[in-house]
Amino acid sequence: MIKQTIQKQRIEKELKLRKDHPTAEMIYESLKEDLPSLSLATVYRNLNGLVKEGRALPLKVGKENHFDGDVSDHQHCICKGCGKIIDSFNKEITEEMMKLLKVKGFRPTNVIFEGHCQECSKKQGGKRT
Amino acid sequence: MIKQTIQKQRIEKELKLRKDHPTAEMIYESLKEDLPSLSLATVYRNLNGLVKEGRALPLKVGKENHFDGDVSDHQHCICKGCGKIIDSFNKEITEEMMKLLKVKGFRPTNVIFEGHCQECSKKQGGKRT
DNA sequence: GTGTTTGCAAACCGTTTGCATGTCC
DNA sequence: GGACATGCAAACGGTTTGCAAACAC
Repeated sequence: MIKQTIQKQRIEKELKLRKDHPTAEMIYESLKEDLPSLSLATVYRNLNGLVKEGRALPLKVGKENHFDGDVSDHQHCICKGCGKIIDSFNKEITEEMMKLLKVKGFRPTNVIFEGHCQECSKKQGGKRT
Repeated sequence: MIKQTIQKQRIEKELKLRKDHPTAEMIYESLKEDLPSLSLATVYRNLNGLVKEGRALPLKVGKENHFDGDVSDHQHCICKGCGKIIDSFNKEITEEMMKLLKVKGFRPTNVIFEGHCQECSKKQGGKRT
């Protein structure tokens, strides 16, 4: 049986409020002032729990794991230069992707675009150095 | 000035030959019998070098980093259940996605589909438990 | 010969885990 | 009261790094 705790509630609330796809560390830092006894391990455990329940989405960027509290249908653009995660809300993409992707038996649930954001594109003039 | 070494050559050759998107560890294990003195650190250094030169593509799956020696235009399907990486060669997808994706200034270079492979879909009957 | 690369081992860093304590129902 | 969650610190696992020795050019 799953029990409600202040930690659990605040962690989920913080994740849903933020739109910056935070890491466990970021959530921990935000909540620490209100919940000084909070442990980073608790943040990890709860975020992993939310993912397991389908109430959060993990996003690997570099060696860090970010989380998205919005599990509605949308896409993510991840910048290879700076690691920034940008949301894209475009149902057409999901529809097209389902239509075009023909990998035997594979059921896609979300799409990720890797590339370079505006700032990083400028920096390197578009080339991959 | 970049120098040629047996290690460098064999690592790149191994990566290009394999179609299973190996990790550094996997490449290390394959080459160790021929190059007994090979160090895992050397494999990492060279794979990272290839990525930097644009001659290999990194693919994060779970906590492991896989590498693709094929940097031509294609997509990857990653199974959230078992971590399997499946290639998809479909230029239409790239074209459509580029057309549909409208994120200010973002230049996509590759597309990743997350989801469940045939076997994992069966196991869980399609639901996310 | 000189500057790059290797091998080794230690350091790193994000994440997970074991365990005693505390808390929710 | 009993199961579950938390906090702490230690363990973990993949990756990176510092350094001396080996090697390519």
